[in-house]
Amino acid sequence: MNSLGEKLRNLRESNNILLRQVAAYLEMDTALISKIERGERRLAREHVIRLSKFYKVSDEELLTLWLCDRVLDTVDNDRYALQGLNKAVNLLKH
Amino acid sequence: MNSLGEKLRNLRESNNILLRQVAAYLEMDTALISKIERGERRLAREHVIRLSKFYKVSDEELLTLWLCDRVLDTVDNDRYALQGLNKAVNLLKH
DNA sequence: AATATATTTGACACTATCTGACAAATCAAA
DNA sequence: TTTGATTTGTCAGATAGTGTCAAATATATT
Repeated sequence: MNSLGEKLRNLRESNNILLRQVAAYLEMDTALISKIERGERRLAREHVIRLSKFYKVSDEELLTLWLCDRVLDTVDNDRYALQGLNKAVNLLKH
Repeated sequence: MNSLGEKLRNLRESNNILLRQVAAYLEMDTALISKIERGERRLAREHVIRLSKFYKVSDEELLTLWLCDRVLDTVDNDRYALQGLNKAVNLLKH
């Protein structure tokens, strides 16, 4: 699962921006940005926030996708993933 | 958040079992079991399954709590935790 | 109180995973 | 072919996870 990466790639391509330019903005390697957009690596929270400014979208939108990916990473394809998630949601609500 | 640890402590105490005995069953240090029940450490999935047999409860029950804890660990106290969780639930459902 | 047993705590080591850098390979256009 | 963009593989350092051990504390029993 790679919600954020896909979103970032869409944003970048629809704005005609190069990986190299994103990399320069975040001061990291181009290869890393490539991996992030393809879901091979995860971003740090701070970087997500910086990217939301770069692409002029809300940090809420990107951070939600970022969290979603991380949650799915930890729940993986566990047999009881949905039960665990639902319980977590309930605990968080109260 | 420590759903599984609390459950394990309840099971152990209501069955009058010592940490040492649980530790022997799992072949690990007593100190570790203590930490696990208090939420200071996490168990490996395999250990959760063994404990469900030890206490004669369903693995579904314990694994759900185990996943719940792990999910809450990764979502932590993030501002958008609930949004991220909900999106993950939706993706998982389809 | 004194002893014995149970539990907790903190320090440490080992391992695995994460994060990023770099170089080389592949892909796409001109 | 040449140039620029992207991807891939590998490696190193940092960080987090997992367990051990010894000492401290708490709880029981006599």
